[in-house]
Amino acid sequence: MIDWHCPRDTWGANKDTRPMNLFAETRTLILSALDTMVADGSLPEGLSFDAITAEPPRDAAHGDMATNAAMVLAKPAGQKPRDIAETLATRLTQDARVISAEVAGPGFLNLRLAPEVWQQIASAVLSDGTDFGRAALGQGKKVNVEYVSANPTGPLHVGHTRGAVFGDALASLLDFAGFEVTREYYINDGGAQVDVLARSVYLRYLEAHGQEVAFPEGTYPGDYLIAVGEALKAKVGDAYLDKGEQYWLEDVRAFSTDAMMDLIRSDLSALGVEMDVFYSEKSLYGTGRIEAALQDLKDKGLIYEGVLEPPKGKKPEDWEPREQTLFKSTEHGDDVDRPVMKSDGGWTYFAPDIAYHYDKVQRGFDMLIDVFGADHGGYVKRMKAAVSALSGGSVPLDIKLTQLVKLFKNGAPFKMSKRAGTFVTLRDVVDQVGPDVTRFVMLTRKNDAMLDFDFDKVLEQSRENPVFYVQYAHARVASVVRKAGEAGIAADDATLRGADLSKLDHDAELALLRKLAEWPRLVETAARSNEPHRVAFYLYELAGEFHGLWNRGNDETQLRFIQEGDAATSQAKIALARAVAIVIAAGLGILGVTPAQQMR
RNA sequence: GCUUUGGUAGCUCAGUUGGAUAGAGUGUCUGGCUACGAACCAGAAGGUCGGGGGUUCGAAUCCUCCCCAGAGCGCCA
Repeated sequence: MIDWHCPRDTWGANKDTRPMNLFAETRTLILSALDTMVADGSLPEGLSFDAITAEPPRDAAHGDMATNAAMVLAKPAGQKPRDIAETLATRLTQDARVISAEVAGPGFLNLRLAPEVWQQIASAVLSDGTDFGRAALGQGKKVNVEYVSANPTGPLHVGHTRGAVFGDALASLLDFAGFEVTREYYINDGGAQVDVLARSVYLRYLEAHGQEVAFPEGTYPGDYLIAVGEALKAKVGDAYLDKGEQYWLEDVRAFSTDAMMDLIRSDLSALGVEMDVFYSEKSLYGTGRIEAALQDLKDKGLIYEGVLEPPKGKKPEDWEPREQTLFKSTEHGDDVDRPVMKSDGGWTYFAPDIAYHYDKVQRGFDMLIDVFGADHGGYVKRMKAAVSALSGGSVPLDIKLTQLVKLFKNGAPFKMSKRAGTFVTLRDVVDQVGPDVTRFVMLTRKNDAMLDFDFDKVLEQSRENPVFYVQYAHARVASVVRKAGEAGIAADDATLRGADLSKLDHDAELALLRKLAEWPRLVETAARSNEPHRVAFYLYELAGEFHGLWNRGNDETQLRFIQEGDAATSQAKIALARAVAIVIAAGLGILGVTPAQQMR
């Protein structure tokens, strides 16, 4: 577990900067009030304040902020929760920014904050721009996010797409939260599958020379290799014709994997994903790096020769007890020990993976994240065990699994099949719906829940489609700014920064400001749990608040953003609208989606 | 059999890491455009949070045992 300290600065000590995270600051205010209560004896010493929270109450009618302090402290302090709450309430109301503090329910303390506190949010957003909400949570710690890592044997398909979008958004989120992020792709170019690739390309090469070829079981018959076969012909001519594998396999393998990685890179690029590092599995072989990683484990007494028990209940028919070199992963939380060497003396696939993660640890990352498809779920425990052992428990590894994507067309499920030609690639999806829609939709579900992707619904323009709904809100703000210009009201951000925000005193406007104030807090909770989908849901809610306020302008003209003949009021209201657009742009930026200036 | 991820409104899903009367969209019902997009908004109805037990001031959330579904389970990566 990582120790996530929040710097304990106080409201007073934070005067130089505008309030960034109101919830954190309110909590700090509460804690310092509690400190004074300890100092004057109304609370005993030595209490832990860790469990005390300051959160928006679920029901807005309860107030702006709620704290559970009194209930958390009641038992250890040996006092009644409501008594503690009453005392705390009188302390807190001494601060000018706290208008009222009411005790409710079993001991909740509901605070109401002065309108200025909320109005400042808009001003902070306008000053900081899309950096508003950037958090110090990461404290510059180095984190490595590994994702996609598809075998270099073909184009990326929909399953990879979800992993790519998720990993990329997660990386951006962590960056926004103050981590130093490395985006990394592990190329599985060391195993038998790249030999299969090479043989398949060789067949296409023969075909390019006019030969009739058949693709036997265990080769890749996909059309995408035709061009690679031709490129090989262009490169080597007829040099490999009528030659045995020993003459060409190595070269063709390297040539083919390079070609596949070019393909994959361009697929990723179409989605807007740019990796920092492509790490080759092959580079681990013959360089002593696998041996070094395993030696490290051996030095820790975690490598031994042994025989595994067959899995209970589902015994493979050809099961034979075998002595293998095993990693004692059970000492680090796994269920059974795992083989690192095959009985024929070759490495299992696990061995280079250990070496790869050993390398990540040695590169000095403070934290590792792997994004796997759900079909690799069985791999989680052993990988965590390996990193735990290799780093002596000092480097946490979080593994996020992305569940399957179920495809729909016209509301009907749509099966992928290579043979039937309905194999859906990343490129197919991006070409049909665009990278922005693809990315947003892929993030409208938790990573560990299955995702329905309907080619028709994602392009629909309605509230049912969150992509559209959020973009629409952003476009509406752009529209307001345009219209303001036409009405002769200056509405550039620099002017808006000087607007008199005290004019934003309507409940509906304050409600929107409150929603904006949640953004920094949301960034932190999303980053803490490595869950970028929270950003997508927040943006949807923020857009909903905005559309609501907009429509109230139909009946209540004083809520319209542009007030004819009143530049000062208009500017205050447009400042609010711009703040919404900025936060939407920042959120979409994390998701890798371009904000729309107008709807088509 | 074991591991792992899910099970929340008719349907599709959130749920701020243990907080107050569990929320959205969609569907059903009702209402709203003489403003920059009604491509929108407001309201109503709809729940044994898969089931039982436990932990405590307090549980959809934590522990435990069951039920159902997906993914995986030594020499493929």
